[in-house]
Amino acid sequence: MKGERTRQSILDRAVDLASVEGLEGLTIGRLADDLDMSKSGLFAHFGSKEELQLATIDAAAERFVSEVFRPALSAERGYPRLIAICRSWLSYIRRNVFPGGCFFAAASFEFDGRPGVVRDAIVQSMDEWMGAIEKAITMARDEGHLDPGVDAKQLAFEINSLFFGANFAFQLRGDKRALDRATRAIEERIESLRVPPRRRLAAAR
Amino acid sequence: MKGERTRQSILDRAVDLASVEGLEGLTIGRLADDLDMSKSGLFAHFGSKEELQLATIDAAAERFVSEVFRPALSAERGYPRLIAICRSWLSYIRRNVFPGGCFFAAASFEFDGRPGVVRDAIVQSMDEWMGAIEKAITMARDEGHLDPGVDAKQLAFEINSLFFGANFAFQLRGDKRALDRATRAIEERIESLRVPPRRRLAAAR
DNA sequence: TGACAAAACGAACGTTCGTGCTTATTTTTG
DNA sequence: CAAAAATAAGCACGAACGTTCGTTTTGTCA
Repeated sequence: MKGERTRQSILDRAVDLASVEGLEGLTIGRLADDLDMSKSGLFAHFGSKEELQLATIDAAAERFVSEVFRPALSAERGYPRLIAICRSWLSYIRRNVFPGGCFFAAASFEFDGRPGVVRDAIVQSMDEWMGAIEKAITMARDEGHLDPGVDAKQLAFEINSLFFGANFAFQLRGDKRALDRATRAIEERIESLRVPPRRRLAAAR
Repeated sequence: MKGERTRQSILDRAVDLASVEGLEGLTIGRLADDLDMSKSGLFAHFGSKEELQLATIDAAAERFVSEVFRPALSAERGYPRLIAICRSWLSYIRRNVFPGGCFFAAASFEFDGRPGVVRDAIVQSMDEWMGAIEKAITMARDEGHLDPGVDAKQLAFEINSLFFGANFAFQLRGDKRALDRATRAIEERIESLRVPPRRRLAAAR
């Protein structure tokens, strides 16, 4: 019981640290110092640095889901939810949910060149996220909110790219307007594929 | 004389290594081993790890300019050059000019959370590159090839975002189609802002 | 060719890395 | 409240880190 609480507080800190220093720059000694505990005591919770990294990715994913994805799910399916997801993501950067910017963008660029289970875990997280965007797009299409010919993978790619671009400019350059630029680009792009609501009530199906 | 040649070969290797392992993961011992030389001999060329990192960034910038930017400058100014820059960038990813993908994307995401001269050097490189894209856009606008109301900063932001998105999908996921997706998104976007050539000869001014 | 400078080397510095093993201290439970 | 189990600490390890040193090899040019 106690162990679980400690483990969680370790991971909370590990996520913050890794978002700044990277998953490889995340160091057991540094983490232990930050938490006023011994290296060995902390180490025992994970058994290896790799396990710590994997657990850190999981913890980051949980934070991401509860801060970004789940809130957007309360918007009604279709176009509103798609827009809600995009706005939620940009607000996640503005709110500095991770002190070093988007954890998964950083992790993706850090591990995109080296094989191993850590990279695999990052790939899986990103796949799930991209899949969620795609699903929101196809739902919007199936609801009749978007052009039926819309290419979901393509649009998801474009939206995700603009997320990364926003994170880059905001985090590296401190450019707050980048978030507005991304918002504008995304919403104009989605608008260009939109089928406007016919009447107030008569939606498709 | 000899020293300069050695230094260059060190930096060539350092750039490749850093594009995979990151600028912080770039290690003097590893680099020396790779080049069959001693740590101390290599170290003497730079005096500190930070200087090595800065020199590595410079070397990467040189490679980038000669592989990506300079070739595109042979296209005539305006719309053709803008398109040439975009195609050149995507080809740079396809050709694996850096073995770990775009050096500057990786460096940007690695250092976007920590202050210091290394980060400053990365910011400057990215500023120059983004400035070059913007300049190509304003030239295309001034030549009458693009809508006179085009927002150059906005469009440069969007193009750069799609570059990053392409690098991400290609490098982390091995998705070759991502380059096609980026090409399509960029060219359709630019096309949407294009003023078609009136006649074969009668360009603006 | 001989003298001097430049370049590379090998060994060692103190630190920090990840990782074991053993002991002490909590926390949970009968 | 004592016994059992879980958790944290202490200590030590080998390896790698960036860095410094004195020495040796290599290159350049009068």
